[in-house]
Order: sequence, then structure tokens, then C-alpha cells
Amino acid sequence: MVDGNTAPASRPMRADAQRNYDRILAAAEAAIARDGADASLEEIARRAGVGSATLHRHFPSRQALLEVVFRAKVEALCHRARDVTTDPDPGNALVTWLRAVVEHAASNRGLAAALMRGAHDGDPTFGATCHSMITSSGVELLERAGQAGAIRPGVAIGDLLTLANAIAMATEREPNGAAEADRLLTLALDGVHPLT
Amino acid sequence: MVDGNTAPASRPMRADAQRNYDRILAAAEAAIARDGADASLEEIARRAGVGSATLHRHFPSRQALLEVVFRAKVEALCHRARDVTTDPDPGNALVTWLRAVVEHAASNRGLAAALMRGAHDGDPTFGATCHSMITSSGVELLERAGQAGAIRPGVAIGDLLTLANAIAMATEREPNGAAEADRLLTLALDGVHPLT
DNA sequence: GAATCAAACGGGGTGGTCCTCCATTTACGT
DNA sequence: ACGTAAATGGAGGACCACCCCGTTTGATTC
Repeated sequence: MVDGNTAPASRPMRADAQRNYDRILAAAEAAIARDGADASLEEIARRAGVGSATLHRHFPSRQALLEVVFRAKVEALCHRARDVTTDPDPGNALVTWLRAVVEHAASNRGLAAALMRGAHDGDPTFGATCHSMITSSGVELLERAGQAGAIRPGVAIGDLLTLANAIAMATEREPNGAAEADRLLTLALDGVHPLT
Repeated sequence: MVDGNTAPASRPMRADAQRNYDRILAAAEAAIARDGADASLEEIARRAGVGSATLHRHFPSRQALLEVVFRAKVEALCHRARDVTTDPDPGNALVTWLRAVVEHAASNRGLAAALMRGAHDGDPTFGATCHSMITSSGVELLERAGQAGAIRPGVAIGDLLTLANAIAMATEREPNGAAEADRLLTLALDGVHPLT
């Protein structure tokens, strides 16, 4: 799914280090897809054919590994934010994108939680990155929608994302969480009280 | 906080068993208040002065322990549901109660998640109990509010509770989650789109 | 191509978790 | 007081995250 995920090339890595980094990442991606964000690091290392110490050297914390694994997905989401701007209705654009955020989080168990956690206790150099990438993608959509009068004033992008992530978290273990999540998002967007 | 929490007296427990049951529960309450719902069972047993086997005999799964620990709090919430019916405005009553649900969940880290999980994979005899207690408390409030025209038709109590729990889960690790949670609940209730 | 050396490696250890067996102890009814 | 069934908890198995440190290996220089 993800092709060119590489380490940040501050100083070029030794070839074997780069190779192991990539193998760990691939194994982690598979394991997380299967077991969620609390997959066993030990097993990831085993499947990658490296010692556990190597995994811990490359990724000092579970959070660090999650960040890198999820980065590609987050980037896709940011792309999506640019795509939806083609919608002539900025309100629609924002809603479509929020829906995509929920859907994305639902199909990557633990992504939502990881993103939120990353907001305030991840590795500072890296931890906040995913969170801020998404936030800055969303803020543009929100501004346009706000100017179009489609959004109640005083609504912050952080609120919307927290809400979207909350819904994704809450529904990700449900039997058919996707439908449930969609319904809840619609409900939250429209409000519980009667309309117009 | 909780006084008379006792084992279900199907057949009267032996005195020592009852004593240990109570001590475990007290220790669990303290541990969960401090460390959240993923507190170490081993340490709970240690602090209760019993062997870990004893803990596991009384509470076959972590979920079972959580259910009992949280039961008192859930009962309080159900009481609250009866209290708010004094509010002449049924819509207000429901909102007030939902706010209490969020607040309660926020002050008992893990309660929200435990409740949701209990909805579909807890011990069948016991697991669904908290969930159904809350649901049936809420459904009355919802019906009254619906009849008063304060609630958009088609909104289910399950949706509202999932939303409330989702918000509580998402904000429970935030620095000042309570305020955040309250804002998000208000947002979800009023809707994101402009009013009236 | 050989020598060098820091960088990267991974086996194995530590200390933690959850959970189960089963020999021993204990409370209760008679 | 005694017999028995119930309750106990220590020891142990399987697993986990994380770290120390002796060994290997890739890059660089000659």
C-alpha cells in the first residue's frame, strides 16, 4: 500500500539500517492492520527478521512507530482535503472531508486514538506532526465553509476533528461501525434538536 | 464512596470469601481511580492482600471487575435520570442528563470505554447490565423529550449515548477535558450548521 | 583490495503483565 | 470436635516492553 516510506534522511543511514527500518515498517503495517494499534512490538520485530533491540533503536516508543505507519494515511487525508475544494459548495466540501476522516480512522483501528494522543504526549519533534498536518488541512476547509455561512460561528477545526475522531474511536469495534459512525457524524453535524 | 457493594448473594458466600471480595473491590476502586481502567490486576490483588488467583476467581475477566466497580456509578447515573424529570422542560431534562453522563465518564477514566465494550462482549449475564441500565434510563427521557418536540425524530437513545461516551473517551486525557467535553457535547447537540 | 572503525546489530537478561494448577488451609454444618 | 467442601495463594507458564553489551558489518580511506 505504502511504497516509498523512508527514514528521515538527516544523515544518510547505513544500507543495512535502512533495510531493517523498511522491513520493520512493513511488518508493523501488516501487524497493525491485523491487530490494531496495540500489536505486539516483539512480534513485529520477529516478522521483520530483526532483533527487538533493533526495533527499539529505530522507534524509541510505540507512539513513534505508529506515527510513521500512519503518516502515509494522514498524507492521503491531506490530499483529500485539497481534492474536495473542487466542490462548489464549501460547506459540502468540509462535510465530505470530515466523513473521509471518520472513514479513514475506522478502517485503521487505533489511528484515531493515536492521532489524539499524539496531540499532546508524542515525541515533540514528530508526535505533533500528524496532528498538525491534519489540523492545517482542515482549517482551510473550515474557513471557506465559514465564509460561505455554512458553519455556525465559533466552531473550531479542533472541535470538529476531535468530534470526528471520537466518533471513529467509539464505533471502531462495533459490528458494522462504518454505518454507525456515519449516522453519528450526520447527527452531530445536523444537531439533535429539531431543524430550521 | 461506595458503601455496600456486595457480591450477588445467590448462595451466601463464605465469610472469608466475602471479605476478600470486598477488599479486592476496594483496592480496584482506588487503583482504577488512579490509573484508569487498565490498572494492573496483579497490583490490585497485592494491595488487597490476596493472591492473584483469588482475584481471578472472583472476577474471571477484567471486564467483570470493571462492571462491578462501575456499577455504583452507573446506578447514580440512573438515579440522576429520575431526578431530572422534575425539570418542566423535557428537552432540557434530557440534555442535562446527557451532560451528567459525559461528566461522570470523564471523572472515571475508562468508564465510557468499558460501558461501550460491555455492550457487546462482556459477560452476558453481567456485561450488558450496566449498558442496559443506562439505556433504559435514557429512553424514558428521550421519549418525553421527543413528545415535547425537542428532539429531531429518528434519534435513538443509543446514538445519543454513544455520542456522549465518544466525547468523554476522546477528552478524558486532555489537560482540561471537562470543559472540552462540555463544549463538544453542546456543539453536537446544536449541530455544526447555522441555527434555526 | 585490505585495513580500520564507528555504526548497527541481536541474543539474552530484567522486570513486568495475565492467567492457571493444585497442594494446603479454613470456615461452616453437624 | 470433626469432616468436608469451599476458598486460598504461591509457584509457574506464556507473553510482553525495554535495555545492556559483546559481536558483526558497512562505509571510508589508503
